[in-house]
Amino acid sequence: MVSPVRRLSVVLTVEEVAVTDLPETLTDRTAFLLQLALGRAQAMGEEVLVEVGISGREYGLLAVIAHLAPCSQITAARTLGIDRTTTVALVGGLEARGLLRRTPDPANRRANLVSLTDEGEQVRARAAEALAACDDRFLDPLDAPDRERLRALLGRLVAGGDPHTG
Amino acid sequence: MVSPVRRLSVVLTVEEVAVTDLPETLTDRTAFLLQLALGRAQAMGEEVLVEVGISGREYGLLAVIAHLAPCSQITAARTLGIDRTTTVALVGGLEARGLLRRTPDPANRRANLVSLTDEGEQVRARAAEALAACDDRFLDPLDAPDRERLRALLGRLVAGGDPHTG
DNA sequence: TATTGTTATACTCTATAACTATA
DNA sequence: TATAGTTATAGAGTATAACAATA
Repeated sequence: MVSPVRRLSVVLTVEEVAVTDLPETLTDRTAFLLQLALGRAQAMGEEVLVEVGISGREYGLLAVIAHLAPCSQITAARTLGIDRTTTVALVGGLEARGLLRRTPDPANRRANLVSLTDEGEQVRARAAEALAACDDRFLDPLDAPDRERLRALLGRLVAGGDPHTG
Repeated sequence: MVSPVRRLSVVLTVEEVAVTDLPETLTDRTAFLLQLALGRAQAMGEEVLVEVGISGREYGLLAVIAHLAPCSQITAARTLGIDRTTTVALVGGLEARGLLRRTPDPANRRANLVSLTDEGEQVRARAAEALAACDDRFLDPLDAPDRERLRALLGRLVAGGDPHTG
């Protein structure tokens, strides 16, 4: 949140400048730029979600369940690309807070069908709204056409594959 | 590495299609697209770095040290935006493998100056080459002008701030 | 024999606190 | 009083193995 090093207008030591002194061997890497951008976007997202009372991962799960419900726990997990063992605690936490429910699947007695409660849907909608505003702030340096270009370029990079990238 | 779910040309159950069935409430989020793109880019990067014998994090450190050397451990850490406690093991591991050296700073007896050994520089150069080829493959869906557009757009998003984004 | 959900376990990465030696 | 390096520790996130119930 607070950078331990700030640029000063009067005194600049070698170490104080160093923060912005990244080598081209890093800034030329697309992955490095993506990492910097994602770090910020995620930090902004988690910050606004605090008021809503959920995490970014939990929003992802609520969004997927709202889209696919009723679906099995494992379908939601695979769609997000997260492990089914991780999903247990994630779904359990949301269920304990009354945001989703697990109901036995009559057609497959191994599976739980997960779906949002009314409160869960309200929380999801509030989070979506907050995150949209957050995206606007994050994309502030770009005008509308450039935002669309960025989205299109990223979309082409991730298209056609599966989300299971570890 | 291997997706647990594959699309079949003959039989498609609900669960098998679900993998690509992401809601717009997620795909509209820039952070989500960045996360998908970064996940792939990083997986590809770590894969090619296995042959070089270092991790992505270690490459970052080697690249920064090559750029700033000789610099203190903490300067390298801050430039990368990683904690100084994390840096201890990271630098220690690279030192143990003979890729960098720590020498006491005569001007500041608290500090270690870190710099690459000859072997460290060779490893860094080989990694940089492998990662450049990796970037080419990652950006394969885009032609040269589009790659430049993406780089420029990402650059504008991350410009002006510090890398300490958690 | 494979799948769903679950627990237990371990491993990495990260974050905090505290200590030392310097400044 | 603050900084550089270090250790210890605790917390997330993730991954593997194994189990029960079911298909």
